Parts: sequence; C-alpha cells; structure tokens
Amino acid sequence: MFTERFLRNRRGVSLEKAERVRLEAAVSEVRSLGARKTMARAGEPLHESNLLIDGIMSRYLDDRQGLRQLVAIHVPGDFLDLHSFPLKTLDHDVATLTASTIAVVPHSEIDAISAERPALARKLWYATLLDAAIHRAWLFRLGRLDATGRIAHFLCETNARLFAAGLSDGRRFALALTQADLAEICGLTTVHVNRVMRQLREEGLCVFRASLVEIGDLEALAARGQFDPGYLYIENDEPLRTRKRPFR
Amino acid sequence: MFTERFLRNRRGVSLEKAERVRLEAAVSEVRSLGARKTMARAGEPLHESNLLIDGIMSRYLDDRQGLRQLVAIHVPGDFLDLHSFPLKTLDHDVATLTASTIAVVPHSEIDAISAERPALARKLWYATLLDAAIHRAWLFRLGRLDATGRIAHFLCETNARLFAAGLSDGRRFALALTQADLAEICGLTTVHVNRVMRQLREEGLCVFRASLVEIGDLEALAARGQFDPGYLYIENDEPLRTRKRPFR
DNA sequence: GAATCATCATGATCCAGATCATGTTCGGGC
DNA sequence: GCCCGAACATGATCTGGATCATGATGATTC
Repeated sequence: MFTERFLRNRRGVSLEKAERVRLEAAVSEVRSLGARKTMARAGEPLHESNLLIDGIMSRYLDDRQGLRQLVAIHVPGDFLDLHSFPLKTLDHDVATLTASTIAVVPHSEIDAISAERPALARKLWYATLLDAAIHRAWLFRLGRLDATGRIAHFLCETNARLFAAGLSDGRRFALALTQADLAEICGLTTVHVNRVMRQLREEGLCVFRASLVEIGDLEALAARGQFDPGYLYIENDEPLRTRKRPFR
Repeated sequence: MFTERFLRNRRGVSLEKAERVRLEAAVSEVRSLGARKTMARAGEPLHESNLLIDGIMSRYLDDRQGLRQLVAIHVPGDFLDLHSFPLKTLDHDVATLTASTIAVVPHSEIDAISAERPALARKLWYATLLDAAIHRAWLFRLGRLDATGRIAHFLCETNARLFAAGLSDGRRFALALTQADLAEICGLTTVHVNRVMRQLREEGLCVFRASLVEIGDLEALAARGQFDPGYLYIENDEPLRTRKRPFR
C-alpha cells in the first residue's frame, strides 16, 4: 500500500476505497535513494511526481554562496513534487535528507485521473495546498519568531505532521536530522541551533538526541513557538492541542 | 472582462477563448472594498473565491502580540483565495491594503468547472501553485537575505509580477504601500525599512516615493536581492532578465 | 587500533538591525 | 486656515545571533 499515509487524518479528504485503488494503480515504479542525494533540480522538465514512502526529504533554494534555505521538508505520506504536474518545471531543488523510498507516479496518470475523477483530483490539489499552508507557517516562523521560537515551532510542526502520518505518539518521534539541517530550516547558524537545543533541553521542553525527539512539555514548547496546528488541517488532533498561553 | 489579467503571460497556461468565457460566466458579483479592510478571517468556512480586479490585497498571520507577518500580497489578476476551494477554510486572514475591487466566484462554479473542463481546472490549480512558488521565494528572502537584500528582492518581484499583469513597464510602477507594509512583508521594523529605502535611493538603485516605484538600476537591484524571476513562470520576460552578478 | 570525517559542543568577540526617542511633512476634515 | 493623524525621517543605544576559534565524541574505513 503506497498510499497508506497519503492525506491520512486530514479534514474533508479521506480517500474512498475506489480512489485509493486508482491512485495505487497510478504508481509505475518504486525507487530507493541514498541519504543526501539530489532527486531533481530547479528548471528541469519533469514528467512524474513522487509519493514519499519512507525517509525524510527536503526542498531548498540556494543563494549565491551556495548556502541553502530549506523551503520544505517531507515525511512519509507526502506527495513531494506533485506541484510539478501543473507547473511542469520546479523552481527549486529536491533532495533526500535520510535514505528514502519513493513511489513514482507518471504525470500522464495524473492527467487521466483529473479527467476521470474530479473528486480525487480535488484531493490531489488539496495536498499541494497543504504544502502551501506549511510554507506560510514557515514564513511566520522566519519573520516573527526568535531563534528559540523557530526551533520550538518546527519541532511542534514536525511532531504534528508525523502524528497525522501515524509516526509520532504526540510527544516522541524518530527524526534523523542534524543540527545543520535545523539551521538550514530555521535560517540560523549551526552554532546557534546547538545553543538553542541545549536551552530547550535544560528547560525540560524538549530533548533531541540520537535521532530521537522527546517533547517534555508540549504545552510550553507550543507556547514558546506560538504554534497552533490549525494550518495542518489534521482530523482528531486532540493530543496536539494545547491551551493558548501568553507569549513568554 | 474580469479575467483579463488572470494568468496573463504565464508559461503554458494561456486561457483559450472558451475557457475565458466559462470563467467570466462563473463570476456572480463584483464588490468594492475600502483600504485596510479585512475580507476573511482564518478558520471561517468559505463558499466563494475572489479574483482581484483592482488594488493591492494581503494575506497575513499574526503573532500573540498582534504583530503581522504578511505571507502574500496580491496584485490585479490574482485569484487571491482560490485555495479556499479545496481547503474550505483558510489558515490566515485576508485584507485589503489599498481600496480594491474583486470579482466573486462561488465554489459551486469551480466545482462545475472541474467536472466539465479538466484543462481549465488544471490552470486554476496552477494559479494556486504560483502562489506557493512565491511563498518559497519569500522564505528564501527571510531566511537568507539581509535587510537591503530583502527589500531589493521584494521590489524586483513586485516589478516582475506587475509587468506580467501589464502594470509595469519593467522599471516603473505605481505601488501604494507604506513603509510599515514593507516592514510587515520583509520581517523588519519600519525604522529600518526607512533607512534601507534611503540607502537604495542614495545608491541610485531605486526610488520609492508618492506611491511610485522607479528602479534606477534593475541589474544592480536584482543582484543585491539575488533575484531571479524564474519562479514566477513569466513568458516573454526579457525586460526582467539581468546578467547574474556576484553577490554585493 | 590508528586515521579520518561528520557531528556536537562551547567560549570570545562583533555587528546588523531592534528599540527608544524625537521631530518633520503632508493631506483631509471642519 | 488651523487641527490632527498618518506617514516619513533620523539620531542614540542596546542586543540576539553571527562569526571565528577550538576541542570532544563517535562512527567508519583500511
């Protein structure tokens, strides 16, 4: 089942049996990629999109010095470059962070789906808009939060996304990212990420070691990062909800 | 013609005559809004989307103190909350910056279009993904550019978008934003925006006064903001192209 | 089991942009 | 023609995070 986690626990878009079957049938191939491998580069014409089955992948832009700004990370269940179907080329690079497995869906299949099944097509559209909603939360993070808030917000978001995918219990999850990755996500230096992680650890909000994140106080962490999971459109998000607390 | 500027000059999505007629027919109403009015709030269920005919509008998130981070601005021709069709509710607020005119399109019409005309539906999808591509460029801006670079990048982007819409000659355009608006867009304080604008003026890169932006040296401005218009998918973008120059 | 490389850790110094304060300019209302 | 508020302008000071430097830890390879 390639589509098991796709749009799982998202409001208003549970896949019907027949839709799931149709989507499964659209997969032409399954591929494995090593860690830190580029999958697609900005500007290349693309003819297929990929559903992430296992691993963590990233999308990023780089500046003139080659420093990266990650614009998205993807977890299992994400259709990571579905936007290449309408756009035909991408405006950014796509790469693995950890070793990953992807299911390939040719654009011709998506074309067929959009003619045959408008309702399923709308769910695919929805999936790309969920990514856009996450972009907006990242904009808020970079524009309005300080370093500690950014890391706290990111950890809460990742917890929530993995929870929706069935890969977090709401407090504890595997996440094989380095402090340098967090820096590229949060627009900080690795040095500063290191100091922030220590602070979060010392305050008992969150411990991140050996590729395992353990949130000690979700409510405090969410308050620190001004995190509210609404933008993720998660169904049954009770374990993620926190009382709103004043900032700091 | 409400749709005159919609997707104008974008690669691979020029509207066919019949598609344009269909979209025009989907408009149920035209509304005028005063400056600085909220159009929609996060979380409200929506049943229509709006095509911006005239004026500048914004989408924003606010933090616990009520400080705004703009996540998008919209210019004439933009379908500003089309993403509310698949998502049903929004994750952010929408408001006018200047007095604006919008054409209202009920979601029921978009539903009908996606069943009748998959090709037009794909173009609507494309329009929402263009917004997502702009979000990504904004992430790069906030994560990797300094204050001067952010303002330079924003001015280049706005020039390019207005150029595509036929509202800039590629160097000069009307833009009724305040320095406080620029601050909320670029994650800066108004005080600092003021200093940056003076610097750009003194260096001859760009003058912004009396709601008119005049770019003195597009190539230098683009270099300063590391701006490359590729992510806007503009067709015939020659007047916007600049030789790539090393940063600074 | 020595060498190598990625990752994590931590101290010292510096600076871009925030913050605080104080004008000035200009257009609209009465 | 004066009042008033929004927008623009500019100086003085402070600070969060960058930068530079150095070392510890731990996994992998030969």
